[in-house]
Amino acid sequence: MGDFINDLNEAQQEAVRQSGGPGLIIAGAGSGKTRVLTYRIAWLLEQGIPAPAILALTFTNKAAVEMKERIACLVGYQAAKHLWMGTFHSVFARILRHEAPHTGYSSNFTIYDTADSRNVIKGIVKELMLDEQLYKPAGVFARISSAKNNLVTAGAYASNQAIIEEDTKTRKPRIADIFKIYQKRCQLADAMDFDDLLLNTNILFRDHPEVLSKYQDAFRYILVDEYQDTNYAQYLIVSKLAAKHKNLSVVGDDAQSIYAFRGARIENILNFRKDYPEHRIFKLEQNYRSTKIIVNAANSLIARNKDQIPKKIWSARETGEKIIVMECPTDLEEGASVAKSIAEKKEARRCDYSGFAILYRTNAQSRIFEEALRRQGIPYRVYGSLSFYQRKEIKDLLAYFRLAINNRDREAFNRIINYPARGIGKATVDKIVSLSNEAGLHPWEIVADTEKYRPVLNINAGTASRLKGFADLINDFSLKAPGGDAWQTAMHIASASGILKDLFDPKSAENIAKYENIQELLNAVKEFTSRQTEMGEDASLNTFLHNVSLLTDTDTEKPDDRNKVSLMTIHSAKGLEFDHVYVGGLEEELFPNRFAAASPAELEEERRLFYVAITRAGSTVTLSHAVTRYRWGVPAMCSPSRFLSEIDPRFLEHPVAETSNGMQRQKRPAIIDSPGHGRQGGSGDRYRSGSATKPAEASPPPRSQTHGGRLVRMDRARNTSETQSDDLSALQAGMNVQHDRFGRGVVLTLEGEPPNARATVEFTAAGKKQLLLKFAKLKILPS
DNA sequence: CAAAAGATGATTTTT
DNA sequence: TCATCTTTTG
Repeated sequence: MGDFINDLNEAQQEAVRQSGGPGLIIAGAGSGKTRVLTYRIAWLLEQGIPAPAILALTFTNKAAVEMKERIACLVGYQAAKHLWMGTFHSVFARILRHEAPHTGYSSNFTIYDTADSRNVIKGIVKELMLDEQLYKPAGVFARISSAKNNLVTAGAYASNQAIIEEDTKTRKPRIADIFKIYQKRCQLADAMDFDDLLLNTNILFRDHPEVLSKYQDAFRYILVDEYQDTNYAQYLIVSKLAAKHKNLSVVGDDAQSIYAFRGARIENILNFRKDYPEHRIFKLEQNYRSTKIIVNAANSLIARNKDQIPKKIWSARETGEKIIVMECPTDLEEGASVAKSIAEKKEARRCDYSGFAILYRTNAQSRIFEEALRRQGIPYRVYGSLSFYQRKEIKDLLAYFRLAINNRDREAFNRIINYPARGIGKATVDKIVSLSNEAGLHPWEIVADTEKYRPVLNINAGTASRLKGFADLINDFSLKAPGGDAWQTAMHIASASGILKDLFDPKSAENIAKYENIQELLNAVKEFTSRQTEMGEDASLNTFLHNVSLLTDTDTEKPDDRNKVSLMTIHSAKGLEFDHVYVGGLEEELFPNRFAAASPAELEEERRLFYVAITRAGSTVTLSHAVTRYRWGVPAMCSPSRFLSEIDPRFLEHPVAETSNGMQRQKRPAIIDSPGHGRQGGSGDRYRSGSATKPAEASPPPRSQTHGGRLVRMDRARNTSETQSDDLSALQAGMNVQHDRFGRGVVLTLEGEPPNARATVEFTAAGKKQLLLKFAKLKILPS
């Protein structure tokens, strides 16, 4: 051991070996940031600092896991095991559970996810009989969340003049009331949302100096990753904990701060020097990832932001190729060009698809790239779609776990009281809820004592016994959850609840997928159980749930994901690297986004986002923009992003457009829609159909697929009728066909003329059906 | 109660 | 446009 320090350059070594005191490590893109963090922790351990005296905070689970693994590689698993390492939320959730007597919550509190929170708010808005159009759950929640991130409690919110004025301006003066009720509800349900974890930690430390002092003493060394992304609540926790020993190392890059929209404060890193006058600063300026051209191009871009920590990022790699700027007539052609370029580059360089990434500003852009890649037969993977833990079936099973462990968890209760259907209808639930409101009881208390409340509830004997059945079920689970074996308990719950039975349906593809997802969750429980057992630690379902509530991605690489192009937003690409990066949609209004254009601060954040995008690349960067792009179904003219002209032109190359593109451009119908025009609320659609805004392209029939994106798109739009009628012109009685929903069948008769031709089909599974060929997606099967 | 029709509304996202 | 949620309806 000990030799590992030689893997590092001088600046990195200094940062690693800083003995104590506050240190600011400015880690430029690709400068080996994670390496420095992990080596520093390993070095501290080697100096004899006990593992539990080191606290390392990250933003994502992924970063925490990666760091743990790397440290274990350096110093061995046993030595690394007792480090306090994890996300802000998971570490402080752990502390809040441990300090439960001081918090007003139990140690088994539930963590409400965003969907739970919005649900609670939705209910409150309904109860207060507020305008649901105005008080939309997501908007109200965002307001509450940002208040909490700034340590503004419900009480402080209501008495804060400036905030109330803002809400009055947006005609939502009752948010303060909603906030209060929301907070009370969460507490009654023994539940914290994500923001509460940080807020309540601050409150705990504020109101219990002895507790704070305990942790100050315990954490002799504190490290924070991605410091530029900390919000105020996180900033304050860190300052408080570090106040005693002042051994605080923060790592970050102000140029990569891209989360202000969710409360991150770039000032935290910019002000570190003022907060800790005795600090030392370490600059990791050598970029190991990218070519000189890429690094210099990125530098020329980011130089336009004010208020930066001065640094000179440089690369010792080869000069490399210029950044290519592709202009495409349409968004569809952008997709096609990118796909084509990827295929060519892969051939020319004999590299793997996994070295390629397509990055974009908004998720909506992914579809076009996906279609283009699919057409070219290029394998790809889209990141950041619906996460595993947000799927309905997963949330359902987790709700059983949650209610078993915390009977007061109302969101879990609502979710499963009648799922799988057990004859407890809305009317019954309403009665329970109103009684619980009147009597100040938890719904669970009513359900758990049906005998007692039956007369007040005014329900019949059948309903009462079904409620009792539910209560018995949950009570049984509650008994099993805290001890024993998580996997056994989970299996028991999955089957006794009826979820497995409900989803076991080999005929429905949807249910099969859900069933498999449940299996996957159970596998995760199993893995957890054996891991914990092996290490001699608690393996109860209780502990499993505590660990899992803060997980969002099971996006662990599956083996079949290896040779694939990655598609993702720039936000989710942060921290990753690819040899060849394509950034799409470099157009005004889209990137920089329309919402950012007005404010200089937000514009700077967009610019940092672009900086992040470019610096993901090792060898080549290709930037593309379309001249027209469909936005919400309406074609819009797009001018090239200002960012394109902010990169030093010496690093850019604009290839001459191909001839077919040139033709296309001349044929393009005049599009009146200028950016930002023609779509306000729902009026856009009606407006379009009756006016000249309607694109003229509708008249000529599609000639061939190669003639420009627009026509391809039309094909797709009419897909159901057009391609089907082609296929089905040969359809005759007696043929075997396949239907998406009904499965296999035999055509009995055909009648009517297209477009209203109908078929009568006898399906093996579903019986005799009359189908309109225009709509039914029938496939002819060889007989 | 489930499927179909209608309404809505739409950056970025981790915890 | 398109995905998602709510309302309607057999």
